[in-house]
Amino acid sequence: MTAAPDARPITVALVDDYDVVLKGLAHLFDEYRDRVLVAEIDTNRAVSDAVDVVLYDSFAQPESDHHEIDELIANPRARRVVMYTWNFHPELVESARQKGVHGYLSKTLTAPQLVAAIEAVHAGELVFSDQSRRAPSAPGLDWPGRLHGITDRESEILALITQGKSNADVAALTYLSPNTVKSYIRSVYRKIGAASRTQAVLYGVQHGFTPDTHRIDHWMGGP
Amino acid sequence: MTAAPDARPITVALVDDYDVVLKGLAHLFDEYRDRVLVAEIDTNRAVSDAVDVVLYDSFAQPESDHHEIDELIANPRARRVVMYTWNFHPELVESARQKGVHGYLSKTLTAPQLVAAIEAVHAGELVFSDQSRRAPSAPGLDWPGRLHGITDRESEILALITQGKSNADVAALTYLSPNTVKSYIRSVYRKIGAASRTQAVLYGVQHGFTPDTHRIDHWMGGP
DNA sequence: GAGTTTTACACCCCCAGGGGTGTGCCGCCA
DNA sequence: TGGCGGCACACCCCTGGGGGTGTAAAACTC
Repeated sequence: MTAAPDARPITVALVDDYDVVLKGLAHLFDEYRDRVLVAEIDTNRAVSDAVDVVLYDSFAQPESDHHEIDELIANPRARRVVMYTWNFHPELVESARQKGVHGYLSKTLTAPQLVAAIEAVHAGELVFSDQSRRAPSAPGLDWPGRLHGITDRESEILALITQGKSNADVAALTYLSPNTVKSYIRSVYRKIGAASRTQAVLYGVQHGFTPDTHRIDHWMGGP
Repeated sequence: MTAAPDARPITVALVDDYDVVLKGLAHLFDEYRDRVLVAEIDTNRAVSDAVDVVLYDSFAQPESDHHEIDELIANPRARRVVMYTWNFHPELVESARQKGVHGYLSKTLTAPQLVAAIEAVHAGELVFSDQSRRAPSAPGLDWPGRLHGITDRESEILALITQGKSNADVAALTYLSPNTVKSYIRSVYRKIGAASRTQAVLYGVQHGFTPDTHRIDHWMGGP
């Protein structure tokens, strides 16, 4: 299990709405290009290449039922679909399982662990990370505002607010309590110097917290 | 007084933060290029050409004391400074007078009236429009959202909100009652389909309600 | 003339949001 | 070990903002 079942690296497409998130994730595979190759990066675009595995990052997804998973499962170019997320709420895990995902992986996995999990999925296994409580994201991952000292969780909250979501919406989407959302809002406001939601949203618009819409083919000379 | 005192057209610079506002204003002079020539259009930029008259449009200015007037008066390249506005609140008129403006003109003036007023200012007169109550803007003027059915007043309110101002701030800046501001907010939300302030701000960001920052020289072949 | 729209404003009601306080757990570091 | 930061959450208090109702005057349209 330490090498791919065949000699060709596994091709993956990375899917999410935030450029910086996907680029950080893509870089996780830099040292594993003999085993896993990033063929495509899609922000808000359908997967266009035929790939072995689609890795779908759930950062700041605006729909809680993840209808985008349905689309990825139905896409003939996506051989295997894997969810990549912090969120292990039982409803979500079960829903994804029933939609037919081949893997449900934690963003806390280190790069080698992630590569191994992708290989297992590619080999036909169903791989569900065990995750009982929130832990730090794997080193190397990225998210909007990270360089400004904004944590990954705060970043997701601010991204959802910048999409126009109310606190109640954000709570429902993240499976957090409304009180928790308020706490995150307070802490991120302090970090960006916002005195109101509008100011926070304007900051978000100007600093990469709005969804992107483009595709990157041939990431670092990939196929 | 129907022709300029000398044979050279009066050169004017137009100053405001909103591109579409200034372009609409510039077009007012299209048929009067023998008398008034637009030499420069500045959004958030200092006047760089030597001009006869600077026409300073007050649309959605974020500071009520108009410190920008001080800068224009002090600018040696601006021979005469004229305020162009809907707002005839006595405090504002008096403040501008004391700062040394050479004219305080209403946006309700028709193009010929405006040209005549500019000529009078150029000739050395102090020209203050008489304006007791709000009337419709002159035909030909423009503002963000006009094509979407948003009135000039609604447009200014939404522009200020999109700058991150609270209702109280907006009321102070526009010399309106907070109740009036709320009424405008309600009506503009209906027109743009916004259910919250954040949604309205996101609309504003995407539809030209944020301040611009550039200069246009040689408007339509001008000097 | 009647109806509509726009400007300007009042008042009632209420909740979404944000200020504050605090708890508990975990991981990390000096 | 103590302190700090992050995640997750509770509760209190209050106001900014937005839903609603209405008035008045002027301009515009059919």
